[in-house]
Amino acid sequence: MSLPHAILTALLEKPSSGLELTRRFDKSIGFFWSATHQQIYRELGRLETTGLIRALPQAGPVRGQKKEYEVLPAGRAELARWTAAAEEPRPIRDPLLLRLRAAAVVGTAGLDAELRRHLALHRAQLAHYEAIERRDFPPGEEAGAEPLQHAVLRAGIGLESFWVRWLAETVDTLPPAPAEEPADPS
Amino acid sequence: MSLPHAILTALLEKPSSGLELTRRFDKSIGFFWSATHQQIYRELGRLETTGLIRALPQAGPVRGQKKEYEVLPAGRAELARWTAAAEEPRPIRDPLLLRLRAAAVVGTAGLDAELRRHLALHRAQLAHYEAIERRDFPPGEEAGAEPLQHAVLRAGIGLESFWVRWLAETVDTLPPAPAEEPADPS
DNA sequence: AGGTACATGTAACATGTTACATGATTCC
DNA sequence: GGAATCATGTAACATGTTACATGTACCT
Repeated sequence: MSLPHAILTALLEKPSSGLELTRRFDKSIGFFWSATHQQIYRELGRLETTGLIRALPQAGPVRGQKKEYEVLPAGRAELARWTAAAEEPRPIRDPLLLRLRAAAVVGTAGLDAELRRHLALHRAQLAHYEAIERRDFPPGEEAGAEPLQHAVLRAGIGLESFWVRWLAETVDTLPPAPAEEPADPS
Repeated sequence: MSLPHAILTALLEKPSSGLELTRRFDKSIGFFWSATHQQIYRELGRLETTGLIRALPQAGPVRGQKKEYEVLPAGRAELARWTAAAEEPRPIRDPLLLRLRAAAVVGTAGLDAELRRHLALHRAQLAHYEAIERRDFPPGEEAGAEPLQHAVLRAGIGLESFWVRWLAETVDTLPPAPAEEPADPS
């Protein structure tokens, strides 16, 4: 149950329409909780039905017209409850690690290129986060503005740094031209 | 589409019944791709229907009896295809980071305890992985057995280390007795 | 005969993904 | 008036979660 809370947070930061939310989920918030516009519209409908948000009144036609939402007191209370609630950490869930394990059984053909591709992508994402940090949290004026936002950004930087380090290491470790297929039917 | 491939990998490592797979998904494989027994039985049915695995023949009653599966050549081929295929890295998706961001808006009450709780859990998981590493990959006899399995384990260790580091740092950074509620209705 | 562990499954629902449909506004 | 963009939405499906149902084997 994280999407509704992600939307509540975004709407508290700034009342928005569905499409505006979608755009914001393509950056900042979306860096650690992505969502498509269909998910967002569906969830906005639910949040409105349950009385956590409301659509700002608008004149004229509805279909095809921008519809802005704002958070109601009940929505803010629910978000505060969820923020403090106990919730288990997400276990790791990564297809790439699964594929490494599969490669140990069916052979590593093609794996090398894929690891290098991921390495490049993570390097780019890391550079992106570091640019944001330089822009929004320049060194020197610490302890100031937004320690929580900075902590979140540092998490992104730390995670991408980990992947870059691990992928570089693993690419090196990988047997260079390995057994094509340990299978031998018949 | 990772669960079927996780199951194919597990079955190639060792033909198993649904319940045995469920147990294995509670450790090793489950460390980076968890699944409940319902998911596993449903997926085993699909994999059998599509001809990627088959149930080993058994005499007598079926309901309530163990049913072992093995991977067919088509299943092995599909797994090899998937291992080498291009697939985008999963974006980060973490409710805890979301909650930090929410706390920036509705206040940090209760957050401190939750961060400390997560820190303890990640420390325990890290210790667990390190114990496995000491047992299965003792230093000295490197370059040997299973470089891919070791790489996967190192990923687990690296990720847990990151969380431990980040959580410890963030707990320290957190404003000690912060603004309870930045809200003020009416 | 009753309880427990083993073993497979069904049903209902929540969440996430993909493809498509429809109307409004703006610019040429 | 046609194309592009903004904006909201439906439908169908895939995946993941939760609760429950049913039968077997073994131990006491």
